[in-house]
Amino acid sequence: MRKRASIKDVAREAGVSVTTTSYVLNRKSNVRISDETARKVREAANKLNYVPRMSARTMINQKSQLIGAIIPQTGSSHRLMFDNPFYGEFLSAVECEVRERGYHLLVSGTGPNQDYSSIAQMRDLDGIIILGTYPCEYLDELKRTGIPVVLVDAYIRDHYFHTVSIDDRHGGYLATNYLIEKGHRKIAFIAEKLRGYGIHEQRFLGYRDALAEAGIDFDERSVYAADVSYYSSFQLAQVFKEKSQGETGVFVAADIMALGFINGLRAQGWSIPEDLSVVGFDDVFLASMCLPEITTVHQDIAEKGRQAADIVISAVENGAKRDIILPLYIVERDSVRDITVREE
Amino acid sequence: MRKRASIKDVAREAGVSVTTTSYVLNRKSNVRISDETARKVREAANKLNYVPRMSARTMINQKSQLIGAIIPQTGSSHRLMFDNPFYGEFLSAVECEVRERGYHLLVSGTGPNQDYSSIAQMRDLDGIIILGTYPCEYLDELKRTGIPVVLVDAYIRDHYFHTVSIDDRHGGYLATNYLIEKGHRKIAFIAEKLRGYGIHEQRFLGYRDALAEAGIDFDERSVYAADVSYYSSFQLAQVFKEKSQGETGVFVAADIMALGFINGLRAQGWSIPEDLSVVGFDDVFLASMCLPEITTVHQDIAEKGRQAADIVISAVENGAKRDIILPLYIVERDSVRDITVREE
DNA sequence: CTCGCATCTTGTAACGTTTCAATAGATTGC
DNA sequence: GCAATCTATTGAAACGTTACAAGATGCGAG
Repeated sequence: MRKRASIKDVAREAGVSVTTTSYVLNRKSNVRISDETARKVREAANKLNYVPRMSARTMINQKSQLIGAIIPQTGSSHRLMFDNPFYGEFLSAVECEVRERGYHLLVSGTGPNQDYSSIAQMRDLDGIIILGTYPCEYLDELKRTGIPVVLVDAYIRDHYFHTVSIDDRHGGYLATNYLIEKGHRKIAFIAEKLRGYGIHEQRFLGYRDALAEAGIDFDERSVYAADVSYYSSFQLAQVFKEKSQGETGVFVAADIMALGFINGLRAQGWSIPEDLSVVGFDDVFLASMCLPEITTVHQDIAEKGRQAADIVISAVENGAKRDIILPLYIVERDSVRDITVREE
Repeated sequence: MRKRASIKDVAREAGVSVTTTSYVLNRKSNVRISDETARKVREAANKLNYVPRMSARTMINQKSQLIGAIIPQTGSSHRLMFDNPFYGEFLSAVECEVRERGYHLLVSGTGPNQDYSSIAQMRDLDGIIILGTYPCEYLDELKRTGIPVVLVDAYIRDHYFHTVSIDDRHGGYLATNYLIEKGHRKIAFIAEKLRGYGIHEQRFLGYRDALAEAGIDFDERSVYAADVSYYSSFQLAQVFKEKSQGETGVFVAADIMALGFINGLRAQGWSIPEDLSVVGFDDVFLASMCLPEITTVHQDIAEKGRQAADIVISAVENGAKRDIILPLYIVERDSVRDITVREE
């Protein structure tokens, strides 16, 4: 366990100054160093296993080569929401992109009074990716720091924040309209409790758009809420069975919920799609691994992650402002029954 | 976008020295500061939104309050293996524990020539959690740095590294023996390509133990390999169908593979468990969300993550060496058919 | 022989924090 | 009334790096 070499040690070993050592190791193009010296320095660095300390660098140029990712967490346990595979798929893409661009990724949930703005400052984060919707106070605080921020899936209008989103409202429309095209007229909606903002709210608006367009009256009693989790949706199935208004189809605003709901329904003795048609949202890998495979609104989750990372790093490096909206489309699988055939 | 306040600014604002400011803000117990001064300092810090810079701290006390987590990645794309839900569940627990203990988490895959030892040095990681088995050169390098390392699921004997594991061999025995108890005599084994080490190798040994104990001859042709991924195992189903030696049961060394395999089989027209009984391993949340629900060897993935985080942080703070082996048990679900009844 | 100009190299300050040892001032003991 | 002790505060050094401005050295031209 030898003491870790500093640039001073390398300089001494190579017999040159610290400055020269730094120049060689950083390949500064505006300074000329003789090949001989450069060789000596590199050999010394190699021999001593020299690895520069980021913390020292950070102090000087205020850059940490660190990107932060803030992920929502489930209510009670303060764990990241990895029970929703969406987050894993997203984060995986972010990490990969970030690493390929020469940065590292710091991942954090948002504890009770953990404000990510101070994480950003404390760690001198170069940029930060925030998934989901959060209290505005911290966002304002973040804005004041001047760090590039990418908001993913947040419906926040502000010229400062970069955004990566999808058209959730249109997605909601797509899902609902698909059911309508398959002959369904009584269609339920299941999502997280509506709070007047956020992606589920938007998907709900899309649901209503489709209903309105088809001349179907909206029935408040067909709207159900559960947590964005498998088990909560599983349990909702029982409630649904009791209170059901005779719906033949349901649009569930997240695949993980759709799956829980479907399995909950099956536990109640129902068959899908025979007894109820279900359309999900996200096209999480789960959606095509279960039975029946879930018909859902596809979004490219990995691309979302890649874009978020690309935008934040581009912003760090050249300050370009970007807002991206990724495409959405229905992928037809087996959880919807076509009931138009019955009428012929 | 005001300039960020440093401790100097706080000191000036409070009208005291930098040293005093530092003492107040760090609540040093061995130095006495008058209440009045302390109040002034805190007010100033508050007013200026002062957040200490970790990088400066790190330079002094060589502690970064940062824990690293190294996750394997799928072969070609250099993405983290989040298509296997195991990693998400694990990481979520790690992140939570780490955060609650006042640290942050840096997550990284292992790029082609990305050695995690230099990440550790560059970032002054206080500790590092490594999931899976890796080339030893980097581990040796890491050992030389003196940083606490927790190896999770790695079969490496070394007094330096802390470990968190399960008894994979016993797990393999449990799975196979369960099939034997249900009357199966011809039992296949599916895992990642065996490399002579690693968890799948151990699970394979357990498989052979159970076979041997029951007096069943081992048949090399009943061993199949696929990547640890859904799709690879899905595809394997076709090969299996062609080359099958009349097995009535199969032990698949990972749930994600088991699920892919089951669905692949179904795509080939087979029914599970009627045509083949399947036992998985891990008890990933997926295992109970699919159809049939998979009978599998349960391990507490979140506990694994929590323990890994706890051990590494304890090692940082008081240097205790620990090796933990978590328990394993079979959870019976619907992917195994009891064929003993037929004989009665 | 000296000036000017490349080419290569270096000393030093700075980044923001903690910590050691030292100081000043007040209080006590004799 | 002076030393000893305690309390509250501080100056300066150190951590490892980069970047600025300045210093050598060599060479060709006048």
